[in-house]
Amino acid sequence: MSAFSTAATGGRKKRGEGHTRREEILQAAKELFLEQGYDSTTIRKIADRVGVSAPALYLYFQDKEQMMLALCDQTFGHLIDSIDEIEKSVAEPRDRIRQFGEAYLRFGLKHPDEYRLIFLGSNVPESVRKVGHRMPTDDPTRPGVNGSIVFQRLVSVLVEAEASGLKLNYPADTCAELCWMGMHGLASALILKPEFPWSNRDLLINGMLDMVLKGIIRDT
Amino acid sequence: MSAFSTAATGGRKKRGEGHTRREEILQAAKELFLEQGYDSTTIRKIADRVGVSAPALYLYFQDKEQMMLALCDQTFGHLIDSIDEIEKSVAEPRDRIRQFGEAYLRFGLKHPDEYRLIFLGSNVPESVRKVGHRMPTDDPTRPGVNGSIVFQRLVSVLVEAEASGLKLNYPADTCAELCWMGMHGLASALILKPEFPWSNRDLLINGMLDMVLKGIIRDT
DNA sequence: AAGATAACTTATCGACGTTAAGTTAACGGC
DNA sequence: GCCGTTAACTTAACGTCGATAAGTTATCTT
Repeated sequence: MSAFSTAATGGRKKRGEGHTRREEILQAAKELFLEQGYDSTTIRKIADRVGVSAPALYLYFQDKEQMMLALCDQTFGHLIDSIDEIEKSVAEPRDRIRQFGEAYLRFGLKHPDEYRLIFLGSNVPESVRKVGHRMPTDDPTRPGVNGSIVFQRLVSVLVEAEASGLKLNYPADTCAELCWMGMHGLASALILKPEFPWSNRDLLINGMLDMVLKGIIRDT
Repeated sequence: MSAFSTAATGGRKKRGEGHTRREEILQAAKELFLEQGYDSTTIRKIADRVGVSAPALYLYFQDKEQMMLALCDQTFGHLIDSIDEIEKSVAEPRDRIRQFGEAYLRFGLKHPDEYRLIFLGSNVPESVRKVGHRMPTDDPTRPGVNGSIVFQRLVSVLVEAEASGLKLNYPADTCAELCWMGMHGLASALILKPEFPWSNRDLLINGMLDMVLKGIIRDT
C-alpha cells in the first residue's frame, strides 16, 4: 500500500493516454517539491507517489530539472493572469504601478514555496533559478520563460504610464528594474524569514511601495 | 602529480600542525566553491586539491556544510571590516547611511560568488543560506553569525543618525529593513545576471541609493 | 491471430556524502 | 635508541542519488 496522492491513479495507462501520466508526475513532483524542497525530492519519491518505477519518469521528462521548469511556467501563468486583470481594471498610471507591485507581492506571499523555489533558489539548478529573470532574447519556445514575461509587462506598464503624461525619474526600463528590485527584496525577505521579528509587516509593505513610487516617479 | 593549488603542501603534517591542514582545506574549498559552485564541489575534489584522501577532511570538519559556514564567516568578516572603517571616517548621518549601502553593494560586487553562495543560495543547504539574515537571537558562538552582525550594524547606524537629529519616515528598524531589502535587490540582480542588458549600471546603483534614502529619510 | 509499439520494469552504472576500521609516523619518556 | 601513545592519515565500504540500457507487458491495428 503506497502513499496516497491526488496524482496516483493505479495501473498502467492505455495507449495514447501517456499525457495523463505526465500530468500525474507533475502533480506529485509539485507536492513533493513544496513539501520537501528540490534536493530532498528524489526521482524515486516522485515515482513512488505516482505509483510507477523511477525510470518511467524519463519517458515524459528529459530529467528532474525539466519537471521543475514545467512547474515554474505553470505557476507564473497564474501571476500573468492577475497582471492581465489589473491592466483591464485599473487605468490611473500611479495606481497601476502600485497595484502591479502589490500583485507581485501578493503572488509571492500566496505561493511562498513556489516563490522560494523559483527566486530564492532552494537548491534548484542554476537554469531553474534563472526562470524568474531570464533574458528577453531567450528562445521563447523552451520551458521556463513565463517568468521573464512578467518583467516585460512591468516595462510596458511604465512605458504606457509615461506616454499618458507621468514623469519618471529615469528611463522606463531603469524604473522597471528599480521597481522589481525593491519588490523582490521585500518579497524574498518576508518569505524567507517569516519568523524574523519584522518591525511591522504592513508598514514594510506600504513603506516599500511608497519608496519605490517616490523613487521612480518625479515629484510634482 | 596532483592539481596545483595555493592549498597543497605535500606530505603528512607533523604532530600539532593539523590546524594548518584545516586552513589548506578551507582554501581549497573556497577556490572550488567559487569556481564550480556548491553542488559541483565534491568532498573528493577538495581532498584531491589539498592532496589528501576524502575522509581526511572529516578530521577537521563535521561535514561539507560546516566548511561552507566557516567560509561565510570569513568572508563576512571583511564586510564588517569595511563597515568599521566607514563608521570611523564618516560622521554626517546621511553620508553614513549612503556609504553603508554602498559598502554593502561594493562587497557584493567585489565578491559576487560569495554573495551568490550566501544570499542567493546556489544550491547550498538551508542553514548556509540563512547566514545572511540569521535571527539576532541565534547562538553567537556557532559558525555563520557574521552575516547577522552586518544587519545589526545598519540598525545601529540608523539609531545613531536619529539620535543626532535626522528625521526618519519610520522606526529605525523598519528603515533598516527597507534599506537592506533595496540594496539586496540591487546586488542580487547585478550579480545574478551580469549579462542582462541592464539599462545603465551606474544609474541603477545611484537610483537605488537615492530611492532608499528618499524612502526612509523625511523630506526637509 | 500477428505484428507493431506505447508503456512500462528490472538491472545496473558511476558518483555522491559519509562512516568504520585499519595503518603510518611523529613525539615524550625512559 | 627503543617504546608506547596517539595525531594524522588511508583503504574499503555503505546506502542513496540521477540516469541509462535492455528487456517485458499490454494494448492497439490489421
